[in-house]
Amino acid sequence: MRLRIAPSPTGDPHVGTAYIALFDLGVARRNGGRFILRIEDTDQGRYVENSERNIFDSLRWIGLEWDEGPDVGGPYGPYRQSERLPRYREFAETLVEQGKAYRCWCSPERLKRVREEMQARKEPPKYDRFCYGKSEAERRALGECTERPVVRMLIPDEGVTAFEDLIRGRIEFENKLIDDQVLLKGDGFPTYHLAVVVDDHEMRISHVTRGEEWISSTPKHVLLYEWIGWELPKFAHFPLLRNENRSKVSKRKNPWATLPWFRDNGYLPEALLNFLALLGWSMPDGREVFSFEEFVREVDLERISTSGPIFDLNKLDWLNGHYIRQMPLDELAERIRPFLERAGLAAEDPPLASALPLVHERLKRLAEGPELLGFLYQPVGEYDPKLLVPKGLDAGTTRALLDASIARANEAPSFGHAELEAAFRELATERGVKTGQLFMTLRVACTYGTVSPPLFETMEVLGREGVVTRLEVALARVPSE
RNA sequence: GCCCCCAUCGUCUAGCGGCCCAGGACGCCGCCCUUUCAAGGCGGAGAUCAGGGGUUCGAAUCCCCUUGGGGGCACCA
Repeated sequence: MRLRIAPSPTGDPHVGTAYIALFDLGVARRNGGRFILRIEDTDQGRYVENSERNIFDSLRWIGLEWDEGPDVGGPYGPYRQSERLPRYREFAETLVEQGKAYRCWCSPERLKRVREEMQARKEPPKYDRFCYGKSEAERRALGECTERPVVRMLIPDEGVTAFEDLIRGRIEFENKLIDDQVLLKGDGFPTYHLAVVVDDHEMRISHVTRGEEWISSTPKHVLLYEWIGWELPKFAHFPLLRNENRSKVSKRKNPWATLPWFRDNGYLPEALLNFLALLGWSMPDGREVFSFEEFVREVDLERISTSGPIFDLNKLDWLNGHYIRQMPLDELAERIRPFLERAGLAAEDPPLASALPLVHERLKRLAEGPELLGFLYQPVGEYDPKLLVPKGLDAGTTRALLDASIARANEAPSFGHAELEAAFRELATERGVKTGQLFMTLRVACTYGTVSPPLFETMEVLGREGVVTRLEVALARVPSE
């Protein structure tokens, strides 16, 4: 089996590319096949600088490594369509000679006009074959021409073209509804339809996987295979990933439509892959958390469902948190360090090894690191002083508590969390306040907020000096009534 | 407008004729644990299986229609 993913370098890599590539790789691995990356750069107008690089980086980041591709080579290269131009021209030429295709000199203006006329007549908008059967000279005499002709398929007027889709079963189209598709553009580049057929065949692709949006052009491809006498590959049209409003995901509307977004926001590749595998597919035994290796053992294109799933970031967050909780701390330290550094947090004092246990099970995304750990690295922080005064107590009492707390912190023989907790519980009892009241004051003073990791573990990490400094700042800040 | 695809809890899904007055997961709501927040444990609400016709002893599962949603109709992929 040979499966391929064939993105276009027209911008940031799309999440849908990873979605289909995941199944490509999975199916290839399960069957001892190969996974190929091909770059479809036949649209010179939409080419975006660096996007090929970004595609490589994103796919590698998420862990979908290809066996053959532009940068790693392989027996059926080149793997970039712009480097395969002669093949497409030759193929198109052969079709013209055989009468399966013909040249067309119509200007864009004329094509547009014809389409609009047909629309107005409630007919399917198709090319009217004005150029068919005419020599260049004959055609030019009629006007409305362009310099460089294109090559169009001569679609049969009768019959139906059908194909078997692995995911959806048989799909058929009436030939008379199919437009005479352009195969070769005026600039000599092939259209997608020509290039995909030639390349899939020459690269020995056994399973053509792609989004549902391609279903309606598949009959054109089938015709091409038949005309040239090539064996038909198997087709699998995946459901389209949707926005909350059920339209297909677009980079314009959703930041998460783009792969780098997940990396930048602290999602783990393994979690994203696991999540993607759950869209339109499920383990036979219903497991929802599984590794890529487990996925490979069970993946099957025929188990993919047909309706387009809405991308639920909520569930991704849960899965991501789950993977983070599962991760050894030293590994988490390495993975989260870049996020902290980018936020200007040194992550040296206290060392991550002692800080991370505080937030390990509270972290859903690595990018939350700076927000959750920031207070540890800033001796003085911003917060509303009113938060220091617990419910039911007044400012004077709070000041006294803080003052006594500073003394306790200074006197504590050791700074272990158990001893600290004992000491402060004792203080609360002595002063006749609820532990929760004292602890909240200390929490705000030490962590700059009412939500934090466990207080005494946090104090232990902060160390005596860190705690005393914070308590002194707090004491000075308590509102004057 | 024409063609194609699709339709089970808010969301992702299980189900491929009887085990289903529909199971799991996320989310949500309680309770427990608890110094806050999480995590974890337990429990709960939540789907007349889009609607209507068939087929069948029996349908979420098969067929048809309707409705709804999506996609495609470029010298873009």
